[in-house]
Amino acid sequence: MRVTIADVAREAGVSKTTVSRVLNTKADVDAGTAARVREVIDTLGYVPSSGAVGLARGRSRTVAMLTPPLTWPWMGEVLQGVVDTVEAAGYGLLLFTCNRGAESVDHFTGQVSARAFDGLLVIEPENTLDTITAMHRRGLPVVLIDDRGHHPEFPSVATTNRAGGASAARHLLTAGRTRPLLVTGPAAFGCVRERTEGFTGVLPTGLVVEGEFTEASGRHAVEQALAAGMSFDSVFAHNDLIAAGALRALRDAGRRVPEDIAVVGFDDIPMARHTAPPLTTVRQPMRQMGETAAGLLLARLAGEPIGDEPVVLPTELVVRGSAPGG
Amino acid sequence: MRVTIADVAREAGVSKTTVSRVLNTKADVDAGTAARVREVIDTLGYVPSSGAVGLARGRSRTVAMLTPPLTWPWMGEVLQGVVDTVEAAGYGLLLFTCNRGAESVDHFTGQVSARAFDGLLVIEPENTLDTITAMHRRGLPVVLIDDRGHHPEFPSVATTNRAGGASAARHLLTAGRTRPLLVTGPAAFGCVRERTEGFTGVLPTGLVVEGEFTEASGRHAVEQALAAGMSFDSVFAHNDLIAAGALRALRDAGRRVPEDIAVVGFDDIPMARHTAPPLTTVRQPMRQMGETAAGLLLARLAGEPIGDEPVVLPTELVVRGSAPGG
DNA sequence: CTGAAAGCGCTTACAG
DNA sequence: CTGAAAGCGCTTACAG
Repeated sequence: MRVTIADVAREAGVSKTTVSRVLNTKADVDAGTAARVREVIDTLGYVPSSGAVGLARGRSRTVAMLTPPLTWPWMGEVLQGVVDTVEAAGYGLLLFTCNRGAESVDHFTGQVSARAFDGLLVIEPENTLDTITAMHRRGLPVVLIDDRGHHPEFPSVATTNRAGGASAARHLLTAGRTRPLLVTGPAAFGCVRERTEGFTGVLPTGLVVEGEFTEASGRHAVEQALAAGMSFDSVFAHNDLIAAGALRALRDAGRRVPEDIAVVGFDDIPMARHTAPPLTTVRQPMRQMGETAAGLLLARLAGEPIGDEPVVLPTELVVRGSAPGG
Repeated sequence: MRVTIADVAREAGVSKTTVSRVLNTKADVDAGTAARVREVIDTLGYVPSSGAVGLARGRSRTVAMLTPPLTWPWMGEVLQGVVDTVEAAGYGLLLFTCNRGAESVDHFTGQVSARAFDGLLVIEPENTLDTITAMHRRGLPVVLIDDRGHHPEFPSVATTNRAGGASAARHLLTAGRTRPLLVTGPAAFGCVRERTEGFTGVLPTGLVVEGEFTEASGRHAVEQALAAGMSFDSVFAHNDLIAAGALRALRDAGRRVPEDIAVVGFDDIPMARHTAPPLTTVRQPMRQMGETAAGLLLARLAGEPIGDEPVVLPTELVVRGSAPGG
């Protein structure tokens, strides 16, 4: 039915070995022979079976990615960066989310053991970092994409959380704001500590509320702060969802943004340009993080030595209506 | 190095055939023998090589998905639905976007010919529908997820665009709106015609502007309509991005939403609950579309006969502040 | 420059 | 109930 290397060999009057040599452009093949083989390959429309090649070579030319829920607002950018890079290298990308508890973790580890892929890209594996580390120790190439401030023993890509926090503070300071309210993510995350330190290093404040990375959390935090009679002229939110919640709470309370209170977020998710007013935020280069991580993994698979030092990408302040320039 | 079926066979004192039988739970294996083999499998931590199994069986237990840019606002939901379903069936999911022009299309078709996967899920393959159709004719199982109103010759999953448009119209009518402005997507799309027909069947209007599925397009359309002095008391946008642009244009023009003008969108993307005011919209069950399409493909791969009739999932009106109940 | 043969790690008739 | 052997479609020493 389907055309195999044997068909090509027969048709071209050579051995399978020679066809294989042509396929993999090894030296030491007569130019005429090679041309003839290539012609047969074309007319027959022959494409080597990836399964058979993988078995014979012991590598699948496929990498896997393990992600948090794909509905997170910045996942699309990261994923696109990864897919583009992986595709361009001629690799396939296998996607796992482990979204369904223990059963799906088993499915995933099974695929690892089954050698279904050559390397692994991981994004914020909240509960599986130990498992991943163990896999890495057993020889699976792994690269982590992380905005949570983990510090694994394998290569990773991160952003300048501290500098990002500082840039938000400088921006507010320049605009004349001196009494900021901080609404952070969970204190357990390294990125939360870094963003806070970067910010307070420039613009110290006693008004710090620990929240979660959700819109509801941001709304709640600001409602509470207002109810408690706290006096603040700006909000620095640890991500854009928190900031969106803050915007909503302020609007509901009749505070004007940015006249009464300026708001700065973190991430620059697609929604940030559609809030009212559009959100000033510290941009994380999500697509570039995906590209960089995929590039590292592919380099590692190609045998190039890559260090274990995290690659740190710069954040960038994006100024919009919620906190205009000073 | 890695443990193979031969290691298990040797250790258990049986043939590879018997180990294979146990692995695939065929009948006709002595209970005691089976138990012993299973024990050896456990202690050795043996997992069959997916590549070798695939080669021997001629199927890879992997499906592929070909998607538009992953940054589209509803891709996360669809993808999550697909991944969950595919993982639960013990299949792997290979992701392709063909985002980089001809080269990436070649990469993709190469993987098809290489039999890297058993079946294909496609989402809105704007320029590749012919290619996909040809692949389907040559025997590749394909299922389409579509909100653009294509009508392929293979199974597909769609939503009730016409009923969705009608529900938007009924909602506005009940709220006392009689002069709606329609901002549609490109007229070439089947879904655009259906949404328009559904809407105007209930609430006829002469104010129809053809746009694109973007925020900028929605903003522009409403700005033009206002500048032209059109008089309307509501906007029905063909997707939520258009609606978000309309909200912005109305706000910038000093029109109050919903008091002066009510706005209804389509899709219910995550952003819809964060606009100001939050968007009333016709919800498409994106995750369920992903689950359904994946389920169809898996059923087909399992040998169950599935018809070529499109599976049509119901839309649902979600009422929020931009167009409250009447 | 080229080919016969073994091997990658499984499954599947076939025979007993 | 069980095993020897062939086969899936490639690659890779090895020999010439």
